[in-house]
Amino acid sequence: MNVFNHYRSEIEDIIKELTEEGVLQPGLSVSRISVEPPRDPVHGDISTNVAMVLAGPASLKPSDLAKDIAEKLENVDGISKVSIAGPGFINLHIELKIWQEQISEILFHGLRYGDTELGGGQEINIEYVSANPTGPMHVGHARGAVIGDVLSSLLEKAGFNVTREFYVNDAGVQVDVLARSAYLRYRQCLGEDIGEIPDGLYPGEYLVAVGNEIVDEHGDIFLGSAEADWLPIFRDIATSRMLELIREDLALLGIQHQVFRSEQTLHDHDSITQVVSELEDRDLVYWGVLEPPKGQTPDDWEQREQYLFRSTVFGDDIDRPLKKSDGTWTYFAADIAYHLDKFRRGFSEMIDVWGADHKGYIKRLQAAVEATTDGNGLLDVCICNLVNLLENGEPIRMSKRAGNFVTLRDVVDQVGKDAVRFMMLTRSNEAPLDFDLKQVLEQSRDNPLFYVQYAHARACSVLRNTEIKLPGLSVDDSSLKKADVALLNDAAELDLIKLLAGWPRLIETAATAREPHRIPFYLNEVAAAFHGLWNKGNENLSLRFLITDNTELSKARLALVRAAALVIASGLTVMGVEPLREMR
RNA sequence: GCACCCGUAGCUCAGUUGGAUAGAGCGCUGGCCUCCGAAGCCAGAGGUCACAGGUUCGAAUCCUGUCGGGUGCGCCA
Repeated sequence: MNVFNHYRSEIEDIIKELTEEGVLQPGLSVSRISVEPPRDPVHGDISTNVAMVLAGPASLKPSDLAKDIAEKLENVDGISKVSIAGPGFINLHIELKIWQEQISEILFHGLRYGDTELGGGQEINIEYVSANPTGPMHVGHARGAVIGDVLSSLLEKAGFNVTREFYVNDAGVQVDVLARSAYLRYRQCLGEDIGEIPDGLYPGEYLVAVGNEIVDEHGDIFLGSAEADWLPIFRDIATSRMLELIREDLALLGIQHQVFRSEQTLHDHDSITQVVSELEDRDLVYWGVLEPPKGQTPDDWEQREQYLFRSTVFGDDIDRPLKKSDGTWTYFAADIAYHLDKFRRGFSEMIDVWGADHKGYIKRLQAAVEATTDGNGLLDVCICNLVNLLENGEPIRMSKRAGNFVTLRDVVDQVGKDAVRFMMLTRSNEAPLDFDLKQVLEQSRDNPLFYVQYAHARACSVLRNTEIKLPGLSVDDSSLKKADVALLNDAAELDLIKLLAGWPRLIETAATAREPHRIPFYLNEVAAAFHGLWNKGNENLSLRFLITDNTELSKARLALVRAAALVIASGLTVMGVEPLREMR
């Protein structure tokens, strides 16, 4: 049971009663009513603004309405005290019993504690990573990969039916460049001295294997033949090898997509032509001339007619071109077809995870989705800002040209997948993030991953120690579930319980806001509360978890310790990070 | 020039979609190990939420404007 949702529905019942009694008029919206923990705990356990929200439309004074509602709340099960404060807040104190029972609730559900029905099984497509298949992944890709993956898990926990998707950009000039780069390696493989890799081609060593493979398979038959003859073959082989490379890199991070969708297939199947003709039918495309951007006219600007989509109709700043000067489709045109394809596969809700450099692209694609789906498709874009890679506070300089950019594989090898995954979520996704390769390995308060893991490990440590200190007391979940949780009545214990009981609510708010970074922030709070409680036992022996001459009390406290470990583990699981049982 | 993001403690950042006296870490000052893991904890100092208006019972949050910073701006992906 989510305590806050429970009392929200009690409050909604009271609104109904008051409506029947004629105090409130029918049809008032309850959407702006909050039922949440107050910022300051002296105000109670739950605070609601219901009287202030409904008083206006009912032309009542908030304090009068609050009195009516408060009277009825006093009779509700589990509420020990109701008070009216400030401009009309209603503050509720909840009986200790209700909180204490949350411990049993957590032990009962285990890692699934926090699962909610918010999404109601709604299908949702989350597209993330979508790196060009032209080489291995570098650290810059890691943030979007982690955010997309954890957002997926978060929404799954919140009751959505998530499909994780990867859009393969295997069309366009960059894959031709890849093919030519592979061709060079092919010639090298056949004994030719290719010298320096020319500017504009991919210099990476990883293409040597592709050259080798083509030699093994086809011998020297492409030597000296025209580019048009070998290019498609090299392109196909190279892109599929690069895609394999990327999938291996993703696997290192524990990421697996269910669907890979190729851009090239959209071209091959005339999907783009089809979408554009649908837009034509709606009079949403035309031939026209765009003005150059003011204050920044590019040197090579050439005024000419273009084939444009009327994205301004849907709130974009200018209309957007669908064709390049050579007559082929733009990336945008393909993307329109791709998103309509997603919609027609049953996803009216889509989330794309992009890098910050694509921010300017949001409006046009949302416009396109709205246009092609007649407003039935909904595209949300989650923007990931840059990652500054540091070592001991010093920036690590990367340059693609020199080929010394840090690959994702390097970083995972150095610090491990869990450190990468956790650290990528320690800032809100729109904010730039410093990622220090040394700091994530530190065992100190500075390192949030350590701090959270340490709390989990300490909890496990207490449970292990029980065997020595209190032999015969079993600590498996089904035994702890029977503990007398009413014995947990120290203020610090109750604070921790209330925090743990907020996990389902956190899932709901984080899922609604689509902000996975709230999970590590929350886990940090849980860890702090747990470390604090632990240290109280150092100052006051009667507050230790294990009291050798009081089995019942020990058992109750162990239930709390186990519950804390479960909530931390539950959060780490959503993040794809493995909870540690010990730190040594 | 236009669009989007940002401006919160000395530093790095949260802030529950509009709630009550704005929070955390680092750093600084002082305290806590005969004791379940001190790799930790507790306490203190530190603020005109960039600025000015507006919306309302109520604004760090929403609107307008100003200042300052970042990113992007036809045909690349």
